Amino acid sequence: MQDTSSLSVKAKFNFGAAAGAAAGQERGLQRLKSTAAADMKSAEEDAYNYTPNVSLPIGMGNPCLSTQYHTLQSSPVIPVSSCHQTGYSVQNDNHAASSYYLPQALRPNGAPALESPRIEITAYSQYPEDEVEASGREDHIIKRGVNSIVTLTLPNVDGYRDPSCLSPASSISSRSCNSEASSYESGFYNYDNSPQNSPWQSPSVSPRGSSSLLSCPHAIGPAASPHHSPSNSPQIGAMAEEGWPAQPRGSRPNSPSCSGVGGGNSGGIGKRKYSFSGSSYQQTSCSPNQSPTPSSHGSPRVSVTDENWLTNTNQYTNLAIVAAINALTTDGMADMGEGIPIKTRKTMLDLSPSMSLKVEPGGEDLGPEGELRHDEYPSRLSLKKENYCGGFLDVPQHPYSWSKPKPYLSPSLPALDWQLPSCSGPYSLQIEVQPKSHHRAHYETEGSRGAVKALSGGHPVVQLYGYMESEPLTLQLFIGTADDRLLRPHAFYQVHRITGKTVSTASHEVMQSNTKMLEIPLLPENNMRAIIDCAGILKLRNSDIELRKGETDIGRKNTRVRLVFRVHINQPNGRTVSLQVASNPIECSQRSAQELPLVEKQSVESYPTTGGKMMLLGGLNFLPESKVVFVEKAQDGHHLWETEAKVDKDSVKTNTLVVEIPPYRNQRISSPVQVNFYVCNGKRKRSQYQRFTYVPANVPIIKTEPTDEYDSLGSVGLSMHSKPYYGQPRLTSIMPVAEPDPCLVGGYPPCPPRHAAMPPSSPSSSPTLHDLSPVAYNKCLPNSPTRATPPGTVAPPIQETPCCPSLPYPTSPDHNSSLVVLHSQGSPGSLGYQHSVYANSSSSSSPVSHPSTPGGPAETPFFQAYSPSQAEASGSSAQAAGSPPSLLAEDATPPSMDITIKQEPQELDQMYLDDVNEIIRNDLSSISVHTHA
DNA sequence: CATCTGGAACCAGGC
DNA sequence: AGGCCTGGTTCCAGA
Repeated sequence: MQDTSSLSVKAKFNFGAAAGAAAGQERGLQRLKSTAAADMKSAEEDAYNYTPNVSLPIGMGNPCLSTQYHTLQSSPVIPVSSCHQTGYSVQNDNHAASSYYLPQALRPNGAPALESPRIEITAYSQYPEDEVEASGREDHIIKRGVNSIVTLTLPNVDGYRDPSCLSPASSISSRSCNSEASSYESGFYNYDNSPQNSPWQSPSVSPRGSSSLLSCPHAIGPAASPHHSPSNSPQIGAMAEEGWPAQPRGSRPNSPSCSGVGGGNSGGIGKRKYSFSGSSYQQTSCSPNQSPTPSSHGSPRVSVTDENWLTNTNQYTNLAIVAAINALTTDGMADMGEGIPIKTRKTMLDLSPSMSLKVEPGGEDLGPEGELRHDEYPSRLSLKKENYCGGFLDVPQHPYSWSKPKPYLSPSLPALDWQLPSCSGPYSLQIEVQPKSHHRAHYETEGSRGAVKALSGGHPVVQLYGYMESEPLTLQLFIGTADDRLLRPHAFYQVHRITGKTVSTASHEVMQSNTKMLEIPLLPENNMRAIIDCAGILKLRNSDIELRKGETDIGRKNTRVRLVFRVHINQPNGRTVSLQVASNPIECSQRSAQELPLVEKQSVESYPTTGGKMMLLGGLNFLPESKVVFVEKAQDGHHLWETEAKVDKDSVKTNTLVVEIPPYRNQRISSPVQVNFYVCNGKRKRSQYQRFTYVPANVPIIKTEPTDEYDSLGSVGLSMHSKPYYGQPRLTSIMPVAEPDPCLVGGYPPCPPRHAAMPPSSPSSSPTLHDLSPVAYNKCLPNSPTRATPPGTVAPPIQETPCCPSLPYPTSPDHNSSLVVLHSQGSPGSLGYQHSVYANSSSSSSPVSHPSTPGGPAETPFFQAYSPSQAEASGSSAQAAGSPPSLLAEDATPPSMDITIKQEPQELDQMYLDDVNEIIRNDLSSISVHTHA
């Protein structure tokens, strides 16, 4: 059936013959995916099963680092972030894509991480010309400079999201989309003008997600892309196997997606009337793909599958390039002038119509980017490109050279899948008011469901602290994942620009790597504070996205997202500091929001192994029949212990639940043991994992304090620690500790010091996403008024999982890293994960690189720095941890406790982990599939 | 009248 | 093979 429908759809759209061909493939893909999905589910279902370890390939490398500082400078060079040099040059050969990787080398030590990393993009040429040309022509702009030519590919390739994302979706409700121009309504800036504004400014180009992934040499093989994590990984493998560029193209052809899209939809439901949206995605993908190089966008998410990969990369490249160009121009770098191929422009323009995109593949690709700013960019692009070339040529080719270079180019700003810190030096980007934990996303077939709101009824608020300049900056917002893997753009959701009477904040839509972003002005006159009342969330049909070439993630049950905010600050020295903060997870599924229990707060975070104390849980969807299960898992993910806690059924309310802390399996522990618990309303209705720490019964001391507090609190009513549900991070007050870390890590001036200065830390921070939150908080917090406690952090619980990391972060030094590290302690499983994470993040690209460490997480610097606190925390922390700022703010739950500390990292959500695992599995499956295909 | 929302029907897949 | 369960996607209708 689906097939049929799909076909029909295609016909409608005129995809063309290609589409037809693709269709078959798509089908296959779909099937596969579906299968995979199914598998995943099962996995998910077993909460237990999840294996944290799964370590995805993540190695991101230090994206963060690099990211943070970009050197804009005139030099054409674009720092690719972390990856140090290497990468790009190598690329040249086609591999452009491959390029991204840079090896681990990256940074690890490397020097100033930030700086060093830069990679220059040069060689776009790298891309195989073929690709370039092929796709290139119209879709992509390819620039080849002489040497390094930058090829801009149009985004077409990606298709999926992009196109659709762009306008279509947005347009629907918001409409704004198209008008990019609309861009700032306020007109604050023009990208061009203000360097800052545009992220792009910074020359640095980071390879987008992919890059990061790729970056690592190790990664190469399969791993290569680790980070992507999620998807990536699998893909990666595929990629490796196939051989990038070339194949991709070839394979790409399939691009089932194109057709697939439509088909997919069909599959879903007869109802769907539109296919277009979906189609758009597909389309893009399709055609683009074909072109070898398609767009780089692929983005991080990545999954790169063969084709996709390439495509993606290209997209990235393109975007990156564009960005870079912009940046350059802005920065004053040079002008690029022409850089962009006229064709491209045209196409883009043409494409602009959202719909159109869909129709024609080629066009579509462009679409996204095109949308971005046709107006301005074109000329610039071209110019820039040229410049780049020149500048970049130099780029050192590293030894790393991958055997297989990957085409990835990194464009200017850090890839969206890079993990960036929320604080750096004096700057701290914080989420003052967290979004509600639930926000029903709208489909393209529906009208807008409004902007994301805060618990308080208002809207999320983001503020940049420490910025004293008079120039306004641009705050970027995109929808990121909320699983335990590294933060990256969510493949199934796009930010949707909301306009109207009720919207007070100007915004502008921009596409970057298939990911739609809203750019919101951060004005000095507003204290660099922005009320996010212009951001809605658009749900893309799973079938559309999954068909994409490179997409490895599955949409089913992948309904949690985070708002990811980024700001790029140009500094006098020419560098650009990029900060990122992610909100607490937001459940976007109507069903999930209504059925899944959600634990937002817990009155007790830690307690002696004897148990027996009553713990109050605050959250949503609790039922009389709800069960609370405590679980302890080994690092490898297998269950060490599981027990059902006694629930006071008489006191169960939809938003509160009282449970008796069960005695731990081992009453003789000598050190705190972190476990997880979740609320279960039924078979597949479980909350995210929540952390809980058992402390030695004998050692009341530690706990005592906390305990007491808790107790009092708990009993009363609760002073619960809000945890983000997902496990969020707890914020522990660790601040102090944390802060330092960041600094340490980064090498840069982390926030810590400033913290004090800085305002409230934001909780959310999570710069990196993961975990950070807590740490982040601390770090930054100081200022934040709001949160005395942890700010709201948001934290991404999930992330926490990562615990271990220790790593060092190469990544961003700042909090993030630190945070991460801390967390690492947490759960075992997580550790592995974290590692990967770090690696990834840290090394920007080198995904793999660090992974090795994973195991030893704790120790990392982190620990060192933090450990003390941790210890403390352990006791108290548990408690403290809970409260995330965000909660506070919104919920008003008093963060009463300020506990500090705790590092408990783990928060993992197993759920997420599970999900992730599943996803991974799926990805793998899909990958394999793709590969085969 | 258009938008925002909440609720639920309709379907496809899995089990 | 049929029924039930899950969830995603599309529709409806009230505010």
